[in-house]
Amino acid sequence: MIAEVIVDVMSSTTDKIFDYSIPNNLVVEKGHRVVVEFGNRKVEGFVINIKETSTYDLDKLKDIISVRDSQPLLSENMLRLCFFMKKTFYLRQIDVIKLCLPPLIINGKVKDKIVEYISINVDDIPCIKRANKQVELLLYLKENGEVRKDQLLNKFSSTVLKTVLEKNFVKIRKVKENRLPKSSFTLEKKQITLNDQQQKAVDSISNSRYATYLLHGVTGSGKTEVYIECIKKALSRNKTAIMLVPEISLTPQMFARFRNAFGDTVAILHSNLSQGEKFDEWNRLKNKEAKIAIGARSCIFAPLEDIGIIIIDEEHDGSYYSESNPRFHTHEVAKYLAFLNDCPLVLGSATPSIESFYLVKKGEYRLLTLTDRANAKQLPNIEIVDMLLEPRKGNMNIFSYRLIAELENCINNNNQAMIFINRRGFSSFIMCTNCGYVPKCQDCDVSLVYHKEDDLLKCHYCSRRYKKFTKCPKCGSTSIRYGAVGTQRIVDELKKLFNVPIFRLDNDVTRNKNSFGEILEKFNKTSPAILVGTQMIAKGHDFNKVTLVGIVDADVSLHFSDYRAIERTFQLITQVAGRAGRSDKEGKVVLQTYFPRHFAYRYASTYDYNAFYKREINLREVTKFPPFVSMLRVLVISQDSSKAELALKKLYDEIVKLKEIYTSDFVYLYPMKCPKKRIQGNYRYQIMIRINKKNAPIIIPKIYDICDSNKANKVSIFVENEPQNLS
DNA sequence: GGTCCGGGCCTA
DNA sequence: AGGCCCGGACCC
Repeated sequence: MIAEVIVDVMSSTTDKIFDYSIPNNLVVEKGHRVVVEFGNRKVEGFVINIKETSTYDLDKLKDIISVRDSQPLLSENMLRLCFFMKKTFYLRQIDVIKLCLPPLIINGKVKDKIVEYISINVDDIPCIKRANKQVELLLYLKENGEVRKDQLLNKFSSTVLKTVLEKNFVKIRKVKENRLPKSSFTLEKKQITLNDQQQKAVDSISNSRYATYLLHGVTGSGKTEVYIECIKKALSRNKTAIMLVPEISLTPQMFARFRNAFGDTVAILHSNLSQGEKFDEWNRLKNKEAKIAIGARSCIFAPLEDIGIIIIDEEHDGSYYSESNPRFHTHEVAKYLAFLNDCPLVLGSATPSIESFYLVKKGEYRLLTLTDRANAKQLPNIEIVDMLLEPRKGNMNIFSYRLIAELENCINNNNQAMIFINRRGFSSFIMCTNCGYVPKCQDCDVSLVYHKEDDLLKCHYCSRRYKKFTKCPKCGSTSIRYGAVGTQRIVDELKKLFNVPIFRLDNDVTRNKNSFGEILEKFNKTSPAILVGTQMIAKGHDFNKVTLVGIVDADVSLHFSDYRAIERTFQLITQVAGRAGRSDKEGKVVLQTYFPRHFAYRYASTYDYNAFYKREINLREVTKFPPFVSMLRVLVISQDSSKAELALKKLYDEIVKLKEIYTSDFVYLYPMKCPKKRIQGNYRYQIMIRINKKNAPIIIPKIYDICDSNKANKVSIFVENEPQNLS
């Protein structure tokens, strides 16, 4: 028999199937990891198929040397999924396979966690002269029975233990244990009764076969209860479940909630786990000890069979696009996995992505709506403050008079406030602070980005250049502002104004593993207090004493050079606003902007998703952006700039030929340097492409083929589908 | 990605 | 002739 093997060599030129013959003494199955001779060295590989014969010269076939694991690591469905991803996203097979396995398996340094238990080995405590400690230890063991070694060592020194061991007074029992991630939170179990809308959602989802549901529920409407109930139903049918959440919202509370509902049946996979913990959780899923996998993006590759439901929470979140190495879009992977398992896929959000809602309108997704907040509270009132008017009132501060007044009010009532600062894209846009003018690209209608190196304004979608200005072309003012204000500055300003504890939460202070939770916990216990933070305070947290949310500079994401900028802003504001008034206290939001009449703010402040969607989808259609076109970015990267340029030119020439055949389908095609021209010594070039949706399924594979036939040495070619961030 | 191979060029 | 560096082909 012949095995088709994908070798573990990270190179695009080896990304193909190699046939090896299976010697009689080996049992090799699909999905097994094997060792093979490749050239004149040994490498690991993965068997993706078994067949009778090969088209390769049979005399030259080599034998598989050995099989690495007792069980195949990849199931039939996993292999299908890997193949689907290779085809859909133009990825290397080996990269996709590695996504499906915990890093410890790949690095081969798997060590089981061995726990040692100590117990007494004699019937009577011997009398040991001048060795009271030893007697104490034995007495302790006699009283407590078997004790974990690490716990015993908390009470007695290691030398004492060593001696009694040597004297054979005690014995050791070694046990393999799973590294179970601990939940630091304990929640009381409360009986949840679903309201009619929730129940209706649960009923439609759990009676469903393969279909995609969009669960659109306002913040606080109890989407999580719906998820939990659906998973319970799946388990009762003896099925398993996957739930994805954005990395940032996989909080201890969230985890505790699922542990409460499902106990050890839940396995958790996220970046804060140690490699050992990840490995053990993966194994618990693989050997069916755990049946529910919860985690960030790559948790979609959890080793589960008979999946009964797949959930993507906060489906609009950008983290579901992988922006590096194997670049893929989780929604598409999840959809295919749901198809393979003939189970429902649930996309949940308070602010669904424009793409997803468009698919609802087109009839591809089924819409389920939750309009009622679980605590029956009104959504907090959002007040828009026009920052252009503040200087005219004599206020040159970064806080408006309204916000300061509300902060005072909040503090005086012994409540908590959150100040949200939107810091995405630091090198960002430029703006006139007098009239609010922000320069945009004439062709693309996205904000221009200021590039310091060549002192120019550039469009990141078409690379058109514009001259910088020192005088506003609209009103003539010279007060031009670059970029945004940072969290640190906000904290400093607040300290001048208020004498209350102020906490800061952003990327800088959460570098180390636990500080995130620690800061949140401290904040939670303090009132009055102010929490200043970036995106990471926007999601999921339940702070019941927060009554005021201030959004200092909402416009930053509005003018980010990205066709999704407006959508992101709307989503962010809705999310942040949802943090206020979570319990019995009324919430309030103050939103500071230089564009008070922008529709993103207008519709966010009235919580009118549908109206927002109408405006935004219209804009996308007119400007020819997704979901009306498919957007591709072909990335060409090399240490050698001339090699990269040559490869880029060859690719571009061939794509131009393709364009000549499908002229009317190409909306845009242009080669250029990447906005970040060089990263870690690698020169970066790109071809930006936009193709009409209708023929995209025909044209995109042809572009992949062009990339395949133009592989060059020491040049990497990547393709991004609907790129999220153009750097 | 690693390895081998061959061509080009330097050196004494 | 011998040594060494580099780019390209190939790996089943």
